[in-house]
Amino acid sequence: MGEDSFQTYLNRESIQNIDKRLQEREEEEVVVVEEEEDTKKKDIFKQQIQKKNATTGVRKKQLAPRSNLQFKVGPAFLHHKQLDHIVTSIDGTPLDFNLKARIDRGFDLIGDQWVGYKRNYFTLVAAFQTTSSEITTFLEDSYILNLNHPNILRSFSIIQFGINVMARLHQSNMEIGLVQHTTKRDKGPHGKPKMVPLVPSNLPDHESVRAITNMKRARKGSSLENAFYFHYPDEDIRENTFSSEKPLINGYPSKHINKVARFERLQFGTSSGIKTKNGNCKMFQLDIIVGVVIKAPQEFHLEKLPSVDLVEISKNGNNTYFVHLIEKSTPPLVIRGRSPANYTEDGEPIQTIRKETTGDHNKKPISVHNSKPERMLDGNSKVLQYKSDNKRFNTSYKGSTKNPHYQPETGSFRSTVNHKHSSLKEQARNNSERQTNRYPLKRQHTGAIKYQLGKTSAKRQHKVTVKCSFQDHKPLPQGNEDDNDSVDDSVIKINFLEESSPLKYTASPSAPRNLNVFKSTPQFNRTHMTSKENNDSTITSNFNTSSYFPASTLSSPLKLRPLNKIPSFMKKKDGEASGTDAKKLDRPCYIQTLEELEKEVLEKRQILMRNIASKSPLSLVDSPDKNLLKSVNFRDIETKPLNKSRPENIVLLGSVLYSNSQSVYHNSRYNRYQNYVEDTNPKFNRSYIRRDIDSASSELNTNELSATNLTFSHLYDETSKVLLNRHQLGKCDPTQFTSEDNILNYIMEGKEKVTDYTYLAEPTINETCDKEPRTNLELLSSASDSLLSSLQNSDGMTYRSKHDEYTNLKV
DNA sequence: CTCGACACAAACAC
DNA sequence: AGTGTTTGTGTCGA
Repeated sequence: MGEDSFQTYLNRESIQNIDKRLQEREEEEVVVVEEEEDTKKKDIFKQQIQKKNATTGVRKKQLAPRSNLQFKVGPAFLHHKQLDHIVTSIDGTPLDFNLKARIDRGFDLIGDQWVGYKRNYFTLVAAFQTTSSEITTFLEDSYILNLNHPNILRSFSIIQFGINVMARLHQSNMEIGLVQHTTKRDKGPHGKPKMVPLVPSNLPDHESVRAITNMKRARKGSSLENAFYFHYPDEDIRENTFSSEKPLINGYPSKHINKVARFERLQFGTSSGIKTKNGNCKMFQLDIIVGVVIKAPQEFHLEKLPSVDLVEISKNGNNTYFVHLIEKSTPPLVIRGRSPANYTEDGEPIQTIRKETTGDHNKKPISVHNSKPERMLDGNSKVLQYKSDNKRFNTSYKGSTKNPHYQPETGSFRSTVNHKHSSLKEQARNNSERQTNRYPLKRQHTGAIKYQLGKTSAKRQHKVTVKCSFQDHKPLPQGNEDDNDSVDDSVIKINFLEESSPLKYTASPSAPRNLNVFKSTPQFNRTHMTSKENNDSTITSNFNTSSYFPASTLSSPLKLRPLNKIPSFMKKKDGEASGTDAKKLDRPCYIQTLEELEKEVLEKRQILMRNIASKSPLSLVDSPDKNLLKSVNFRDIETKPLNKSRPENIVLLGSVLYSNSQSVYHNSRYNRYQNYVEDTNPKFNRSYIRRDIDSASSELNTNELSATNLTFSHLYDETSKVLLNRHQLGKCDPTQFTSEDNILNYIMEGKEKVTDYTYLAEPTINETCDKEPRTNLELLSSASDSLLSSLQNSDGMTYRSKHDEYTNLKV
């Protein structure tokens, strides 16, 4: 196979054609995505590709960050190195391996060089195939690695097969650091890409990779999902079918196994600017490695062998190693550094011209400033030596000084715009290209506040959010200035607002009548009621001066205040006599409740942390937010009665952990929660909960363990219980409610809609606010608690510090 | 100069 | 349809 691809490579007249050929070749063995929608998308993408190919040589000047055209096939992995170790199944049959890899984002062919940008992500996918094609069969077998080295001729039983990626200086053994980010980039952890445990599979094609990367959540059972993940046919298959005498399966993640190693959001580490003596940038190369994980006694010192990586040192003497079977490398890569010169046509740094168009969207010109052409490195367009370590494969690039497809007259941006010699056809094409280059000015945001508050879901340090709102339908006792406010029905009075994720009250008709329903606030509205997070005084004054919001814009984008900074008017204090808003609020009992609630939540969380960390057999894993000290955070939202007096309802947003090796989607308990919530109130819950699930899903694309929020609407209350008791609805005997868990199970499995309940007696507001909100909170906390533990995975990453690498936590 | 950090804004998915 | 998310890259200052 390696030879084959190498042959293919040698026959190329110009490496310009490589990616085209690669695609052609791949199409035969492509994992076909059959689903209609996917095919449709694929077609669209192919059209885009065609458009791109039509202008070969005139690469995109600047693509929008999220443009699909950022996905492009990079250099092929042609340099093939087969190591001498032999893998056999338990009966001695040797296995053949084949490694396929492709770069799907981040590299451009410019002239005859593959060029990437240090600041940009690149994506690398790889899969391996063996003689045993059926995955289930493959997993049922056991395998032996026969280490073939003069000093160590030994056999080891194989724990995992997997693929890893490495970067080094071209034609040298000097390793270059690779960094892998999460979708949260700066806010998340980052570190060296980790080896991905894999089962043999074909490599999905370029479009499939693009599709699954962009997808928020792969539909379960979709062909796309199946192309990338192997799910056990049966949930219990591990216990029933694969027992302990099948060692291979036990080395793999228990929920599902990757078929494809997807290394996304990779970047070259710090040393990419290394220059040779002549001032040229050094070239890099990417190596993709298929290998096996074994354990071997420390004294063997396997790490001293070439192509053996020490994965983990163990105290009991058996170290874990990753032994390479096949390595494949790219041709030399140029990584352009961060210097502005690398982003210009002529290599000159762009002049620092201040944007004077701030706030004026129409003025945004298509200019050199906006569209950065790619620099042609004519000086470097010489024949490049591509020497292989393996003598069989010695060769050199026949890169032409001038790429046949490269059109000098359009090679520079200026001449592209002012091209004088182009045919009409070209002109049309260039026009359309310019169209696509232009940024549509649909939704432009300016201003730091919006950025600050509206752009990220990464959790900040304050995790307890308490929110309380109610409508005061009695005439306000005092305060003349209130008369100006002309409170109508659509006005909600806020007496306490805290922020984590801005929420907006919504009067959705389908909302259960006894729930306060909040939706996320439109970004547009946030500015008016927010201020920068660090500016406490501003917040307070804003808050104090705007106690009324029209229902349409009600939101809470204010940052959490420490307890001692609760606005004075919120505090329980008799005889408060100031002329401020404090007077308007005559329900100090709410405040009391909230303070207690907040304290309790804090304590609860601390206990939870300690419990998980000490008791749990599972390891506590840090949040993707590097600012966070702990992996778990809770936001608790307590809503108070609105128009009608009604029982408390508490919404608890708890974080759950997820990873790509133990997805929350395959946790039955999680699914029940999801059903329950969705059944309850499609409108609200779907929009809110979906969002959290989506973000979970997108992070599942990376190899890290991370955290996200689940939302639980608490629909249980004492009144409902009484009601059920009296009417004998036949669904559940209330006496079953012997434990909190029972209640929760009842709610989840019964799937009653909250609208099914009517209250026998409406509690008064006063009763409500003092009536056991803590019980409810406890209930939910413990539910969330157990859900959390059940979702926690034993084997994940932890993030220690910026410079530490990820570490595998042991079970 | 480089690098980390912050910031903006465009396209994408749902 | 409108919003949250993701990512290329502009910018600042140590």
